[in-house]
Amino acid sequence: MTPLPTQPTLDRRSQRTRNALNGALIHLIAERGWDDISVQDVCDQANIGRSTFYSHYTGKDALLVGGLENLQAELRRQSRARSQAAVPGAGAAPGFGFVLGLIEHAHDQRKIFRGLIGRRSGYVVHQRFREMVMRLVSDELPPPAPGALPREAAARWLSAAFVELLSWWVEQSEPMPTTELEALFIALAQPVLAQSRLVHPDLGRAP
Amino acid sequence: MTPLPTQPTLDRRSQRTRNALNGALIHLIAERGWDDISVQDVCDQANIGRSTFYSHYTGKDALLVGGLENLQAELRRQSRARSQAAVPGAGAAPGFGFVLGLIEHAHDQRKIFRGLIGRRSGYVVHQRFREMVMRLVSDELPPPAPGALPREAAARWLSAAFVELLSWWVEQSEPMPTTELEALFIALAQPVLAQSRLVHPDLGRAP
Amino acid sequence: MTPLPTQPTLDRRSQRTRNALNGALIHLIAERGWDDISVQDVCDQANIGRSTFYSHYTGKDALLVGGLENLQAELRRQSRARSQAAVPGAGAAPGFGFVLGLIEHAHDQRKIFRGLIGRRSGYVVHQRFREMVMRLVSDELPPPAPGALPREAAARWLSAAFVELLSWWVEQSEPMPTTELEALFIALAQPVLAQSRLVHPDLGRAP
Amino acid sequence: MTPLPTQPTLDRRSQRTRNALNGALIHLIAERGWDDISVQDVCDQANIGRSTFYSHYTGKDALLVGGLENLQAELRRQSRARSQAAVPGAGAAPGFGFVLGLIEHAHDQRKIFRGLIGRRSGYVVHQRFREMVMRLVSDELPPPAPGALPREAAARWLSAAFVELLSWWVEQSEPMPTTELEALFIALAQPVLAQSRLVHPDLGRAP
DNA sequence: TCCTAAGCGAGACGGTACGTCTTGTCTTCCA
DNA sequence: TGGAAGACAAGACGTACCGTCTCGCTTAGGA
Repeated sequence: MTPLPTQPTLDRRSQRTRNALNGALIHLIAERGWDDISVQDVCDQANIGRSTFYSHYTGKDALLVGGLENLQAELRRQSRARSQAAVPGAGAAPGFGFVLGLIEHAHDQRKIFRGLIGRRSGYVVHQRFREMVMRLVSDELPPPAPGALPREAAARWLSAAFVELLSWWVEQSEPMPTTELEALFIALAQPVLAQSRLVHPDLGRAP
Repeated sequence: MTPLPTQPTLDRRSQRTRNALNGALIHLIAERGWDDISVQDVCDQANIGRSTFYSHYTGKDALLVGGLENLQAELRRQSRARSQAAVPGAGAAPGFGFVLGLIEHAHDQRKIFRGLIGRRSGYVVHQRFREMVMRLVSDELPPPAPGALPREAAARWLSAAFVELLSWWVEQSEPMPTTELEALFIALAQPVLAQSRLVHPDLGRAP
Repeated sequence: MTPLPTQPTLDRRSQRTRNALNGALIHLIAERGWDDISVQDVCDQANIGRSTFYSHYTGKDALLVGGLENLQAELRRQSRARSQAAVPGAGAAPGFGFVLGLIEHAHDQRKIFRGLIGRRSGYVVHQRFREMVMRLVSDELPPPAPGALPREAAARWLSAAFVELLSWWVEQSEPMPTTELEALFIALAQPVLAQSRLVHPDLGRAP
Repeated sequence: MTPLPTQPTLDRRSQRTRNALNGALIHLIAERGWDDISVQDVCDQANIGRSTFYSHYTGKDALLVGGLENLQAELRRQSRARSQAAVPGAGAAPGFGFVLGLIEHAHDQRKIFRGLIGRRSGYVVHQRFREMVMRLVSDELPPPAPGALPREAAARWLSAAFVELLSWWVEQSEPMPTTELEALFIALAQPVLAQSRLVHPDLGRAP
C-alpha cells in the first residue's frame, strides 16, 4: 500500500535543488533586497547552473511565488491547528488564526522580513506577499451578506492594511509585543467585519 | 543682470518637453500598463529624443513621481478649498478632505487609473501612488496622543487600505457611487482615528 | 578463460543501436541538412536515449564519420571488383575505379546527397565527405615522381574539385548521365596525372 | 558639389568600430581558428560591447563575409589593373588576373591564411572563402558555348580545386614560389577552359 | 531456470554561447 | 544653445545544445 505519493517525490535531487534556490533567494533578499538580485546571483549563491534554474522556475518571480506558497501552506496549517485547539464549542469568532503565526514568523526572521516587505523591499515582493496574505484573509472572512461589502473588497482592504502595518512594525527598533500587534490589527479590522454583515449598508453619511 | 529666474517658467521650451513626456506617459500607462513601457516608448510617443528625456528626468520612475507630485498638489488645493467652504464654526471632524476629490478624479479617468493602480498596474506605480496618498493622509491625521498609535503607522494603514479599495473600485463594472465610496472609507477608517486618540490603548488582549 | 571476444558482434544490441542512429542521421540530413540537426533530434528519430548516444559516439561528428567510413569501405570494395573485372592484361590506366560507383550511389540517393554535399549541406559534412573521397583518390594515384606534384596536393585538388562537381550535379534538375559525368571528371583530371609524372615540371615561369 | 557620398560615410565612428571588429576577427582566426572563437571573444579583442557588435552584424558569419567582400573588391581591383597594364592589343588569354594577387596575399599573410583555409580552418570559413574565389573565377571565365560545361560547374570546380591547392601550399614549410604556383594552377585548369568552349563535348570514353 | 552484468531510457545538472532588450552616457550635428 | 539622432558599453534576460552524471528498468548470456 503506497502512501499515496502526491507527487513522485520529485526525484529527490530536484527537491534539493529547489531548496537550495529558495534558501539562496531569501538569503540574498535579506542581504540586498529584491531589485538588486539577478537570476545569476541566485544561482551563484545556490551553486546551481543558470540553465538548471530555468528548468525549475520560469524566472525570479516564480521562485518567489513558490516560496510564498510554502509559507502560506505552513501558516494555514498553523491556523487550522489553532482553531482546533480552541474550545471546540465556543463561538469561534473569526479570529484570523493565521495572524499571530505570521507576526511571530516575522518577528523571528526580522531580517528577512525587512527585505521582504520592509524599506528595501522592492514592490514586487511586497505585493506578492500581500496577495498571499489576501488568500489567507479571504479564507477566514465570513460569507458576505448580499448587498454588503463583497469579500474581495474586504480581503484587499485588510490584506493591504495588515501588510503595511507589519512592514512598519518590522522596521521599528523597539517594536510592540507580538500579541499586542495582533490585538491592534483585530481592533482596526472590526468595521470591515461589521460591513461584511450589513444587509443594507446604512453608512450614515454626515451631510 | 539677469532677472534671477533660477527656474521660473523653466525656459518655456523645457516645460513643453516635460508636459509632452507626462502626457505620453499617462497615455501609455492607460494603454499598456507601467511594466510594458520602456523609456524609448515614452520618447517615441512624445516625439522626443531619448537623450533629451534623460536631461530632464533620471528615469521612468522620476517622470512618474513628477506627475504624481502634480496630482498631489492639485488634490491638496481641492482639500483646502473644501475645508474652508465647510461651515467654519463646525466641529470640522477630520474629514479627509482629499478623499472625495481623489475618488472623483479616479472616476473621471477610470482608464488611466486602471493602468495606475488596477490589475495591470505594475507594483512600482501602485506603491508610488500609495506614497502620495500617504502624504495626504498624514496631513489630515490629528496629532497622535503620546502612547497611541504613531502617525506613521496610522498613515500607512489608511493609505494602503484606501489605495487597495480604490484599486478594487475602478475595476468594477458597476461601481458604487463616489460619495458612497467616500462614506465607506470613512466608516472603515474609524478605529484608526480612535486609536490615534487613545492614551492607554486597552486593547483587551485575551489572556 | 574468456573466449576472447573483445568485441566480436559488438553485443548485437549495441550494433542495433548504432544502426538505428546511422539511419536516423541520414534520414534527418536528407530532411533538413546537417546544421539544423541536434544530437537530441537524432536520438528522438532513432528512439534512443541521449546518454546512450554518447556511450557510442563522442558527438554528431563521430557518427557522421562512422557512416562515411562504411561508405568508403563499400566503394573501395566496388573499385577493387571493377579493376579485377577489367581485362587483366590491359594497360589499366589509373581509372579511378571508385568514381563511377560513387556517382551512381549519389544518383540513387539523390535526396540524401543533397543533404550531404548539396546546397543545405553544412560545411562540416561537405568536408568530411571530401576527406573520404581524398583517401579513395589517393589510393589510385600513381606514386609521384620525385620533384613532381606531391601526391597530397594532387589528391586534395582532385577530391575538392570532384566533390564540388558532384555537389553541382546532384542539384541539377536534368543532370547529365552518370557515365558522361565520369568521363568529364576523367577529362578534367588529366593534367593532374600528367603533373604527377613530370620530373622537371617546366611550368614556364615568366621572368 | 558633394562628392556623391555612396553612403553617408557611415558616421565615421561606425566605420572605426567595424574596422576594429574586422581586425579582431582576423587576429583571432590566425590565433585559434574560426571554430574556437565566440562573438564575445571578438568583442573583447576589439574592445567593443557585444550589443554593439549585433547592431553592426547579424553574427560571426556576417562579419567574416563582410571582410571577404573587402578582400574580393581589392583583388578585383588588382586584377583589372593587371589586365590594363598588359599589352593592350594582345590576345589577352583568360589569365585569371586575380590569381597571382591572391597567392601573393596568402604568401604575405601566411599566418592568417592558415587560420582561414589551412588545417585549423573551420569549414565555414573555408567555404566562404571558396565562394568568394568562385565569384572571381566566374568573372574571368569565357561565356560558355551552348552545350558545353556550364559556367557554374566550371567555376565551382576551379574554385574548390584552387582553394584546396592554396590551402595545401600555405601549410608547406618550403613552399614553391608564387609564380610557379600560379603557373601550376593555370596548367591544371586548362581542360576546364577547353570544356567551356566545346560545343559537342566528345569526351572520348575509352571502352 | 535463475541471476547477474550489460545496455539502455530518462532526465537532472553545470556550462557556454547565443541573440535580444533596456538602460544611461556620450558625441555630433541641426535649427 | 537646446534638442534630435543615434553610437556605444554594460549587463540581464530566456533559450538552445552540449557532455557528464546518476538513477532504475530490462534483457540477454552464462550459471
